[in-house]
Amino acid sequence: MNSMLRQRRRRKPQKGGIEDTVASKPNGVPVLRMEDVARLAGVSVMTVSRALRTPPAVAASTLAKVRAALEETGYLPNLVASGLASSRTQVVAAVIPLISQPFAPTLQSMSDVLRRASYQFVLGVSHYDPLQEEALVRAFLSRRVDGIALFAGGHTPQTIAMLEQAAVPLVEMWAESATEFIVDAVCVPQRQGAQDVVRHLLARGRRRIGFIGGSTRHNIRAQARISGYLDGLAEAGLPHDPAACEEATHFLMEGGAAALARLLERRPQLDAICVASDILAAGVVFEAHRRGLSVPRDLAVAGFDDAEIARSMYPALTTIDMRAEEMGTRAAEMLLERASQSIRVDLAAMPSRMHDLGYTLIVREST
Amino acid sequence: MNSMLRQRRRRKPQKGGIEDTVASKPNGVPVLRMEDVARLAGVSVMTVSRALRTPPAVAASTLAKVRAALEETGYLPNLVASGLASSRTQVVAAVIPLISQPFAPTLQSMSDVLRRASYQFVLGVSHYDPLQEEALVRAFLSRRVDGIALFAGGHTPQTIAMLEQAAVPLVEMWAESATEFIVDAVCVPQRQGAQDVVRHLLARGRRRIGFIGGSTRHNIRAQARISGYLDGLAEAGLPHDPAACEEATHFLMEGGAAALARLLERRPQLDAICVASDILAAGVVFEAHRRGLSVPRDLAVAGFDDAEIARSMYPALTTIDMRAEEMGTRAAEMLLERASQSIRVDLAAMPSRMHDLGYTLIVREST
DNA sequence: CGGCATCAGGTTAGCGCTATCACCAAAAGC
DNA sequence: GCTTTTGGTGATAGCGCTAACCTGATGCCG
Repeated sequence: MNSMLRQRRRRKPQKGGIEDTVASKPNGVPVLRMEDVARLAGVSVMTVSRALRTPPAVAASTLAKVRAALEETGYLPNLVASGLASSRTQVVAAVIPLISQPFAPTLQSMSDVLRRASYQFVLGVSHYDPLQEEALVRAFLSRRVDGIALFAGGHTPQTIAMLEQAAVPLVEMWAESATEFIVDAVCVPQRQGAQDVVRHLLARGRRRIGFIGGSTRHNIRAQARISGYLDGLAEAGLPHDPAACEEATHFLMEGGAAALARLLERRPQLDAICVASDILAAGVVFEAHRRGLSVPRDLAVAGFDDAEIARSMYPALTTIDMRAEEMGTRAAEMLLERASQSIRVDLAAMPSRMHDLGYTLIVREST
Repeated sequence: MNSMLRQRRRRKPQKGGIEDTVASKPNGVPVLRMEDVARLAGVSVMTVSRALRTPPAVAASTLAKVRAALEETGYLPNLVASGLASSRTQVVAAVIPLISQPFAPTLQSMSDVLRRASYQFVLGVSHYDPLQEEALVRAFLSRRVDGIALFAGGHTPQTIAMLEQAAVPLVEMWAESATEFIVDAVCVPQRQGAQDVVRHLLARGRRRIGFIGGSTRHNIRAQARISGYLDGLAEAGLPHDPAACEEATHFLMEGGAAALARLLERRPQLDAICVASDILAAGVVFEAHRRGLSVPRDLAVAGFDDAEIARSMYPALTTIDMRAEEMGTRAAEMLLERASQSIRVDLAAMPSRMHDLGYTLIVREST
């Protein structure tokens, strides 16, 4: 019964061609169309389309017929065509700087929320490079995604211009302050969080507290965290020693380890390190052990993000829980809200929103 | 000069409607079309389309005019429409079981190769759940991706049926043996690798060697690795003690830690553990430290994958380098080869290929 | 029993591109 | 000098689906 479905015309010859109705593969493989399902179910194409909607918009008896035909043919709707016709692709994209730990729970919860709303979630990785981010944003806009979540800081002017012109629902994650072009933002008071870490270290009797962060040039998050560290020192009346701060070259454990090595060369007397990410902090702890320093006895180490490794490693890391999951949930909800409205309502009509999630200091063994 | 571009008709009224040619937003935001660029450049739409190809297929003088108009308008081609018209989306999808370490380098190299061929690379995460994998494959096929890379084992019959019917270029990563429906596969002799790990531990004088792996039910890779472990024991004439083997409930460090705890409860005398992944192995090492065991003095630990944490942690992990990067490169190349041919050549015409990459045992501090 | 909602489903006309062919010069061959 | 090749460009017809409209059948009221 499959062969009768394959009846399909090729592109109609422009002038005086012979009508060929032979069932064959013009090129590549014949893929079923809605028309094939409709013929089998004895209804029109439009009815199949309506039956495929959520919720189905046809009578129960019709729905049953269509479902049967769907099953029998194994039809997969062509969402490319659907996207063109409806100008909604049902895809939301995220641009992340790196495939790794701290983003996983956020992405997971975003994906869950979006799937429930029958949106698909796709990822692009920018490697903290604003030009790669620009290329990704361009690609996603060209594919007419219904929303974009930006995880990294550091957008090029071109990126911003494209996003403005496209007026796509947009949410910036880990925003420190709302940039004007950003439509929505989910943020956490990172600066304050870093300050709390310093307070905690001070309360534990540490006075020679160093800092290891990412590059402040491209990374807004890194800037906020070092500012919080400085706030904490200032509050206690301690002087800021630039030589007690170090930038990791990349956001991997090795980067943290290397940064600690450089730092200790200059300031061997440090008794605590405030680190801008758990991954880096893990590297710092490993490097400390490698040098025969005990953590936390000789050196207290605190991280940031509450990534999986923070709970799992030994000693477990003191860190700041940034509400990673909740952040993903909220971001997805904000995107969906805009995506569902953007058909009729001008985006500018809904003002920018900034959603602050708070944070929690989690004290563990490393301090 | 922008206002003159906005001239755009809405869906033509079916009967007796007033022709409105007012520049306005019918719904949502007006997005530029190729026609707008063409008008500005004083050429036809088709010429713009040709100028946008790589390489451009128009005369140099025309190309310059089109480029100027492109620049002036900030036009972003609609790849949804392009995909429908050409039946090629220029997208390759990967289904990964988990956002984490061991896959990152492979994904990175795949993405690089694909980008160079001007394909986009998108990710879906299945969480080791065959049903989620099925849903992802269905979604990707519905979006008519030009190729799929499958990272996890455990495909449902429906998944296989869909992939067969769609006849999309496909590559299975970390395949242990070619399943018949798989078009191409990139594999590493994991079983042999695991056996080599056991040989190494035996050479170090260990005799009471335990094993910690993932669930063998859904994960083909896990099965191969435990088989290699058993081969190694058998080769040395050592008995297989089922109580010295444990399955981690999930592929995170916590899973490894918990598995070691269970294992030591039954067999406290173990002097070495062969672990099926570096992430799990890191958890095992942390748990050993937590229990006051020194690694490697009291307990030698070997991992698998050569993930970043294996080099960075202290003690650094002995592991098997699975050629993660090369695997991604080869997989992408195989996909591209099929994708470029699938237009005219029947997929069945090009036989299944299996590309074996080998492996290397990397001995570090943990053994 | 006519009139007017209401609803299910069909009909039509695109969505914004690209494949394909038609066409027209200019270059090349006999 | 005329046909053949080119190489560049334009006109046209879809790709497979959905929005918007339209029809026809039903129900319900006065």
